[in-house]
Amino acid sequence: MEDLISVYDTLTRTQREFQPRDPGRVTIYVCGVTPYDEAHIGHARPAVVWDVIRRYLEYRGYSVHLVQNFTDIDDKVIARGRELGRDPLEISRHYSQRYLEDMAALGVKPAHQYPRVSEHIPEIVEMVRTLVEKGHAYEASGDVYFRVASFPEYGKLSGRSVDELRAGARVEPGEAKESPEDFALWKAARPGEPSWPSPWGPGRPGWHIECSAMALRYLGNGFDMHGGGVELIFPHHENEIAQSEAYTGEAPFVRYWVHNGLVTLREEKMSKSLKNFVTVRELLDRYPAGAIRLYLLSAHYRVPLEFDTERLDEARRAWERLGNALRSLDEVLEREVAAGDEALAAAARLGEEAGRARERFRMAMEDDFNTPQALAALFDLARAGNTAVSLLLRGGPLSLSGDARDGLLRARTALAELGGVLGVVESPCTPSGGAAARFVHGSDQAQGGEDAAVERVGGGVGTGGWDALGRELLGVLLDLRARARGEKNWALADLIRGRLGELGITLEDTPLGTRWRLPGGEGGIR
RNA sequence: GGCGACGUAGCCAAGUGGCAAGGCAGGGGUCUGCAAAACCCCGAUUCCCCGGUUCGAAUCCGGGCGUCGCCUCCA
Repeated sequence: MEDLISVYDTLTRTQREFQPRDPGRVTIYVCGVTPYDEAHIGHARPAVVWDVIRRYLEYRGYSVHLVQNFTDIDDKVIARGRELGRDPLEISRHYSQRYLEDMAALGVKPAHQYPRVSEHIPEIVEMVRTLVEKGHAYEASGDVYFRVASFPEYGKLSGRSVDELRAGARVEPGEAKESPEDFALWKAARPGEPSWPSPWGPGRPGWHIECSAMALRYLGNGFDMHGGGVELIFPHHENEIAQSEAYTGEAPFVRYWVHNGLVTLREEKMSKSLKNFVTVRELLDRYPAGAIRLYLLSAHYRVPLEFDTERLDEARRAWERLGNALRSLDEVLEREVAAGDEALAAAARLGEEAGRARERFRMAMEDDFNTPQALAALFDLARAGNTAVSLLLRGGPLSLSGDARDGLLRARTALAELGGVLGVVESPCTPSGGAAARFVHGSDQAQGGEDAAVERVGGGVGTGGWDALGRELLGVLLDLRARARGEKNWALADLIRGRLGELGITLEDTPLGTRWRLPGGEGGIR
């Protein structure tokens, strides 16, 4: 890996060359969710962004260790539990499970660990105790506060001065802080709230300490990247730095701070409190996962992203375009097409196009994970592939030459592989010979699938009722329609196409046969 | 009020000193029984406005206008 990846680091406010703590290995901690309600697209953005960063690093040969926490005990969870008359931990367990399901449906590869606050109380207590011993924290009537004045570098991440903060800080009634800017590391238990024993009496962790404790526990001091939304820069991440560096006595706690922009709705931040959120489930109901991902990746991760169903619709069309291109390449590769010289030349040239796309993709991703540019490289490759395919299907005296086959294969592999890094292109020929592939090939042909490395991402959307029987029945209808077309019974052929269309199944007649496609992207040709 | 980000074609969005990527939408053409998909052609003499630096700026500097985020729980 001669070429270095560069990453924008919030702390230094510059884009820096990425050098991991340990060569070849990347450690990442991403602030996860507080599971007290359904996940919305505001949660989906960082999940997908980090999934892509992780996949890209893996694609580049790094071994990645990704940790994402669940803040399973805090004010919001407790409030929700009280509202519903249920155990807060039960609430958070439920919603964290839903979150994991939603993210899996979006094609997000699971993190290596999902630590929960409630399962790391001893680490947190130990850390707080040490901070008290070192004079960085103090106890006040069962609460423990971080003494901001003891950490001169406080404010370095968010660019604030303690004086500034003091002006705006609020002091809750009943708090016994030395200084308004001090923040809670440990909160004394209040009646009816979950609590754990500690040297300061029963209580629970403050909001910021858990991430420090768990990140240090799983990744060690000075790990590589810490992620989260920009709204966490202050106070959450600022406080994390203070606690962690005061605790270890060493800087930096984190090598690169990476923050994603927020999803806005009608120019307003989407959030639970504003009640203007759209859940991931609602979205997955209407759009294929790949389309949602493409939408989320259509803007650079640091800029605000406006939620808009029109843009989701656009993303779906764009996503279909990539899938169609891959499918077309596979279709001509799977058959001996007759082709003329011009077409063969175009196909052979695809080898270079694929190489160019790989290079552009790489340069884009190296430049602070510039996914819009990476996508542009994919679209250009798709166009080149489509051009070659359309020329090939025009027919001619020759069959596919070796060069042409090679070019097609390279293009198809690059498209699947790079699209796989972003999770926006699925390979219809899965290595295991998925249902779609089996249907395409029938029982008498071998699987294609040269490029077995690409994982299947997402899918399944809108295909809930799609089973073996459905597939067989579709086959029957397609055969019937083919016969009708052979007899020039256009009325019947169009009826079948129309009715299937109402079910979301698209039919397209091509020189190679009738191509069918489900809303979720699965498809084939018969 | 303080801190920060942004303002590029109808819409979305890259591009941070040298002739403005890509997607969607739209128009014309090819292919098709029709359709769809796909391909080919067409779109910003110009990048919010005004100054300045430079041989040269969307890109740098200054000012203005506008939008958003953080400063309080929030992905």
